Amino acid sequence: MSQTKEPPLMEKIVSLCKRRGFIFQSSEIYGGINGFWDYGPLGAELKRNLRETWWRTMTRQREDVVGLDATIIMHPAIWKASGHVDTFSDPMSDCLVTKKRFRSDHVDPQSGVVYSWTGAQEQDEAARANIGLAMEALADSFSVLLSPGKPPESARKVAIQFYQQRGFKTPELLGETTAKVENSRAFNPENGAQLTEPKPFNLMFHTFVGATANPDDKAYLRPETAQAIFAQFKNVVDSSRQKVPFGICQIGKAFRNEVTPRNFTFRSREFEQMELEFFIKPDEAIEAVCGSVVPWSEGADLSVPQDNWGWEMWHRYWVKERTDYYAGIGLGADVLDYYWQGPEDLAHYARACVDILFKFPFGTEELEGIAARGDFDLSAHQNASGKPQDVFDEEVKNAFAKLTDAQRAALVARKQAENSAKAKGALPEAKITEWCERLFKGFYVPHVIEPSAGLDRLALAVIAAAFTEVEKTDAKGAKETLTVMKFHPRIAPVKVGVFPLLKNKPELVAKAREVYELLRRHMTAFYDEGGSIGKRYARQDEAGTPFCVTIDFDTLGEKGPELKDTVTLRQRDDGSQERLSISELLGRLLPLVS
RNA sequence: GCGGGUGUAGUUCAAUGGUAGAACGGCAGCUUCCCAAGCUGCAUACGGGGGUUCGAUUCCCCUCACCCGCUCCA
Repeated sequence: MSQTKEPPLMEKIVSLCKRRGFIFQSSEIYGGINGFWDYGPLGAELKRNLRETWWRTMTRQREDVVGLDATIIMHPAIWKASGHVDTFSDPMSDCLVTKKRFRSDHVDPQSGVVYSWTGAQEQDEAARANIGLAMEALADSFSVLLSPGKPPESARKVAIQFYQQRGFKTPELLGETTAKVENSRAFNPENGAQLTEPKPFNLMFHTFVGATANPDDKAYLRPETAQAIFAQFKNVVDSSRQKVPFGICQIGKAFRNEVTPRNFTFRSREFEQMELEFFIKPDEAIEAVCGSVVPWSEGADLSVPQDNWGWEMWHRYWVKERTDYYAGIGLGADVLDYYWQGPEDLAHYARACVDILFKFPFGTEELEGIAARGDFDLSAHQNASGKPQDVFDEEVKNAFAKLTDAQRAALVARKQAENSAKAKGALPEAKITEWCERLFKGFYVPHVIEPSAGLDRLALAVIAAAFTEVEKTDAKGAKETLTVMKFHPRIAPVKVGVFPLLKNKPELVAKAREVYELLRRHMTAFYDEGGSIGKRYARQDEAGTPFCVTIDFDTLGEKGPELKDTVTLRQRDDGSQERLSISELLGRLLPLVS
């Protein structure tokens, strides 16, 4: 019926976000800045609600998780210990012919004969006359690695391609020389073309601490919040009266100098993370205390943590907990998906990792990663700082004391066998023995389960999930499309709209203001008297306000005393209305919105 | 970082080498008005910089941002 093409869903969402004040481009009046986004009035409320539901679920409602709020800039040694300084600055090279980009250190080393040219000259008379001698001056040297068994002509073909891209019509190659190379990473394995010199790509933002910007004072903006939790682990243990198993959670900004920020706010350079590090005993300790570690199996009861849970049950438990959380804010199984990383995806220190994915309009993408990271992080900081990061666990000590020497020796032997079977990251035998001896005395570095979520991604996900279009036919018979943001009432930026039916009747306005004042002490409320009542409902639908309250002449008692001080409560999702008294309003709405 | 595309009111779109027009939205007003009703009025735009030109939103160059594809995403 409409001839104009429907804009893609993502475009509609982006423009609604701007129009209604959910999300703006950062620094827009100066042309914007790539990878940075701001939250407008509705977006700020939405994001705050999401942050608060997470904080409440993850720590306030739990005995076994405490919070932390650490600085963005930390000692640079933290990022050396965590591996970020090394892994976050990948050297990259581009193919000079296809422009394809490679991680310089990941290019397969190649051997063979390298053909090099000092330049080229134009053979085509017309082109030569056109461009003149300048072209020869521009000609760069170029090399191609010839794969064994291929004719030299194929290398020359690639070189001709290279010079043609630089403006030659019919280049004649000049100054050909050949040389042998072994295990070189300087050439594109696909066509042999020379790659650019490796350029470092630093994914971490850096700054200088102190006014002089001395290179020695270099510091980083944190690329994740997790490391602060590890770095403060001991302080939290010593101050919070928590015992393993327990968790530390944190919400805060993180920064990554992404190569390509994309998909609206999905991949931003400044973003907010919500992370939990949940510390558990090593399985060997559980085994000693409980006799065995309960294995995970399909359908296992994950509702209440048990003493005999090892890392696998705890990992599954947190996947379930996080799934329940998402369901509680309106993201159910229909919009979520899971990706269980296989052994080939896992980092060498990780035992398991699940991505919880959301079906975004631009693809099914990660909302949260839940990783079982062993004791990698705390051990790394223990090694780098020289400060012990282990805990003493009397129960574990007593449990091992009850075992026989043979039983303890069997554990040592088993750990040695496991270690030597490792493809990479195997430790010296003495380290394993030492670890076992410490464990027998009740000391261990806790293992960790890490549910790590992106708050901005979550905000985008709930916006995308809430976005609904409703076809309506107006009084004139014209079809129109209205947008309704169906946020779960718990996260909706505004909980209730309050309207007088007419704004030119002081009694209606006064009553409406009174109801508004009553409600807004308990929840975000919005008073609106502009335009018709239908327009005001529609405006709130676009903002995702789940409830609207309208004060009419019946409220004033015009139709009789039985309707006096009653109002209409209108539901966003089905437009249904009911009449209830003002005194019932709070009791009715509060449980739904908090 | 590479390649392609796009930048005009808040949004979605038009037109034009002679200084921009609409729809919706917004604001103000009228209206016993419950689902973007109606009527009246008002405000708001050529992403930024440079060049060509008597004159540039329009042509050219640079830049910035956004979208798509590569690349990247410890």
